[in-house]
Amino acid sequence: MPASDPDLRWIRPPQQARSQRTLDRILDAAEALVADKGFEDTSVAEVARRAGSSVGAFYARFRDKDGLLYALYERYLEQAVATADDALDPTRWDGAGTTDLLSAVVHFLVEIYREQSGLMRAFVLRNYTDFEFRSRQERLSHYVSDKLIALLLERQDEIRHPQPEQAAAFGLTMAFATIESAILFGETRSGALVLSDESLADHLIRATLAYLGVPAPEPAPPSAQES
Amino acid sequence: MPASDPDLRWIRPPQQARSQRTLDRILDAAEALVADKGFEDTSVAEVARRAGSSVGAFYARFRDKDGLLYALYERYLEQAVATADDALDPTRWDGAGTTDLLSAVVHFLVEIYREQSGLMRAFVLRNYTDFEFRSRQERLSHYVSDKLIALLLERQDEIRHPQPEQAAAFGLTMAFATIESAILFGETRSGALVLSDESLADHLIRATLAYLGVPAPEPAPPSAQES
DNA sequence: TGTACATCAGTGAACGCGCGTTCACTGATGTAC
DNA sequence: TGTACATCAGTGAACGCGCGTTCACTGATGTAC
Repeated sequence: MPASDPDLRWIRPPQQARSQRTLDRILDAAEALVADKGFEDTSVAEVARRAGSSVGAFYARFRDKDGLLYALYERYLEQAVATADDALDPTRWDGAGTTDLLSAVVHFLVEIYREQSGLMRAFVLRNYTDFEFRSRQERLSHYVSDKLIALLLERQDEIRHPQPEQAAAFGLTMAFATIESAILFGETRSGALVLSDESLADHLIRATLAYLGVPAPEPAPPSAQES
Repeated sequence: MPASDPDLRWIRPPQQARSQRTLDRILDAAEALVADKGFEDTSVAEVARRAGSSVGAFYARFRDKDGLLYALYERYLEQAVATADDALDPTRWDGAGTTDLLSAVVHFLVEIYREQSGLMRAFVLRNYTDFEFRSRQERLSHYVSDKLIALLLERQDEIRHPQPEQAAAFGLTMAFATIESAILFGETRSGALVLSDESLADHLIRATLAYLGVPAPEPAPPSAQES
């Protein structure tokens, strides 16, 4: 999934700088509204109004209302891929142990999910019914997961689980699912536990490390050496 | 959450056996349609037609379309609570070890979620926006989780995790979240892993046992004694 | 530099469709005497 | 046992609202000569 087609396929390309600005305003307005109220509850007229534009201008750029969601998703995917490329670059983690790596990743994911929860929820909702959406979503998931698994497997010597690759894959599945459920769907399944984002992250890190069979961490020395 | 108010509060109570039957047919038809297509995409006219009834008869029983979803949820909750009471009765698990217990519970949950995925998805979707729904959902979650945690804590001696209660609670959170994400939202986050229900359950059981710190299971002797 | 023309961009009222909801009416059931 | 009346149950066409989409029109931008 390298930088992918740079054109936003769901948009009729603007010919003038003026209309490009209008398009940007529409996308920004739509993103805010969708994040706040979901896609269904956001009307085209509302988007146009918030963008300081008009319904007609909207339809000059988008085939229909769905085109808007697709376009938002394209923007989101590009950001997500760029972020993953940057954050999960192996050289960035040279010398970091599994615990450090996982801790950073989980904290980062929790933060991202929290910040983007509205948009992400809207996207996830489309996944049931919309195969186009789902396949893109899965491509992103695989892209991110593969990078993460690779990083974990570079640290195989710390992982006692007999099948490190499967364990890494399933551990990530659980971690993503738990974050998604806790933050996007706001469910506090755990008995009387009400989890802050902080303690969610902490529990999740410990659980994943335990599952992978990473030796219990004594606080790591400030400048850890590679083993 | 003991058997709770037996009356379905979202329904105008029928006065005759005839209308009770109509009501049942409407609920059954609605359940099938909602499970198949979701609540939004199911029209009142469609429900009435499938029930061999009419739109007017529908509105004689329900205040509005939402009343239908609430009524379906009531029915679902009653079943769920009864099932939990039955399946998680401590005497039923006398002599069973943590591994047996967890294995049975996870397999059962995966099965239930798979069977009821359509309905559950419809309910989960309401949770974002509808506080009435959410609080009931959380009551059910707590009810089930508390029973499960109690069962696990009866087997504390098998649990090496330093804080068994917190571990049990969070382990269940992860397990529910993973099942929900995998089955209701059909997401296959784990690298190239495509999980069957069977292997989902297996991985989940192993992960949860590892997290709890339950000693690796050699196949349990057929008639295990309580320790 | 100016004028004519083509194309792009934008406006917002009007249209139309789907679907939830109502309502006037018919038939069924139950009760009083 | 029969009749009158009240209430319950059911019917489906008609209504109305929200909202996505269209369209006739105005204004802005770019280009040719």
